[in-house]
Amino acid sequence: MLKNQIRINNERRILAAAVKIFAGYGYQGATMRKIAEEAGLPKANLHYYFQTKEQLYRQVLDGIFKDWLAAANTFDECEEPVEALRGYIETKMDLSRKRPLESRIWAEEILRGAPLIQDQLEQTLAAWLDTRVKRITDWINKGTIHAMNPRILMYMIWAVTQHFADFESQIRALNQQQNLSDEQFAEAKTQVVQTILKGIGALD
Amino acid sequence: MLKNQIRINNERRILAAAVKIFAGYGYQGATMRKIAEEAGLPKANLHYYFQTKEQLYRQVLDGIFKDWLAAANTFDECEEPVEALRGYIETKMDLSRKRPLESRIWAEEILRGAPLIQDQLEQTLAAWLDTRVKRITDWINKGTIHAMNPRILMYMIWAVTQHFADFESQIRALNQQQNLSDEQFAEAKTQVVQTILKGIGALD
DNA sequence: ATTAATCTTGACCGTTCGGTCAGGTTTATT
DNA sequence: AATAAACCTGACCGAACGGTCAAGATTAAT
Repeated sequence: MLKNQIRINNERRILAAAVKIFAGYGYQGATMRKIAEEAGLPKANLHYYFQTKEQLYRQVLDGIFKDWLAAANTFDECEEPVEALRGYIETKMDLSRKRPLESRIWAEEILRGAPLIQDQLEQTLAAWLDTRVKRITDWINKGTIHAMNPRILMYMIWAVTQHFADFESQIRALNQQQNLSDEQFAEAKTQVVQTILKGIGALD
Repeated sequence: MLKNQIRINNERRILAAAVKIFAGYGYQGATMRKIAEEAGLPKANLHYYFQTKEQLYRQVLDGIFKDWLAAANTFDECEEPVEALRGYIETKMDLSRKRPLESRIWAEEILRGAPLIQDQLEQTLAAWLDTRVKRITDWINKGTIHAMNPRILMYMIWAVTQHFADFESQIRALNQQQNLSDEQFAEAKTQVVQTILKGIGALD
């Protein structure tokens, strides 16, 4: 058995349970008892690995933030707006589809005024956004896409892609109480890409 | 003094306080004590007008839902897609700007799986959406806008317009810790309208 | 002026919350 | 085999929660 294997296993179990419970009940609604039950461990054991509920929540948020930023790879790797934006939008849509719980935890944190991640937003995310704004500005200057405010374009992309995770229950209620099928989701992905790319003048 | 004036006044005060506290802390994070303090009334008095926290919350949600649906007037009054959609998007954007608290309460309720408003979503909102889908379908059949799934178009509009209320704290962190100014918000409104209308082929 | 209805509120209740801790068990090191 | 380090957990704690209630104050109806 590897050194620290017990710790690594248990922290992973607890974090996975925490994601489920925080996503389902919100920070205040989630309780250490529910997380412990979900993880199949006594409550006191959670406090052995994570001193407080807030520390556990912070680690969950950190994990989400990293995935979030990593989704930008295709954006950076492609030269032209059509490929770069299509890749980025599709990646964000796929993330919404595959990991909606994380998206909802993020959304709730922002909704509450981002009390715990303001620093990361103001520093890491602001810097991340600045470099992408520059790339979009280059495209505008080259005339590849219409003149516009690049920040607002990014807000629109975030809003639409995350909506399919965050408002899943509303969409389900409007879809005969059924979650979007894979086909429906693929259709949504295509339409979102087409509408935005056409909307900014990147496509005819 | 009019009959019932005391009741009317106090219920209004309590509901206004409840909106602030529910928006700021979420359903679970909001406490009757905080709402009472915000309203400037003893906690026991709240329970005289609203038996339980859940009943108070339900009334808050009902008020939001009504405003929400009323925003569709311009959509219904205009014949052509450009006017109808521009009017609807602008109205929803204005609602986000003027009443962000209500938008956030709605968002949190959906985020948690809409436990209290599922019926309204499945019935009232679903019916509301159906009639608008028919109108959009007519436009598509006439060739006024491109072929597409009208529901996904509506989801995109909801996502983008509400994002400016729900993710206000994130946008502020990315805008030098300042909320969007009136000018910046007006720019956002214009760009959202242009991008979507162009994206669906309603504008050249 | 009297009665009835409505409104107000401090004190209190059972429950659940996040968190602690002592003492036992298991695992790693020598 | 012995010691140390890491891990485990039932029982417990003070604080805060939503909600109740009896008794008094105010307002409306007669």
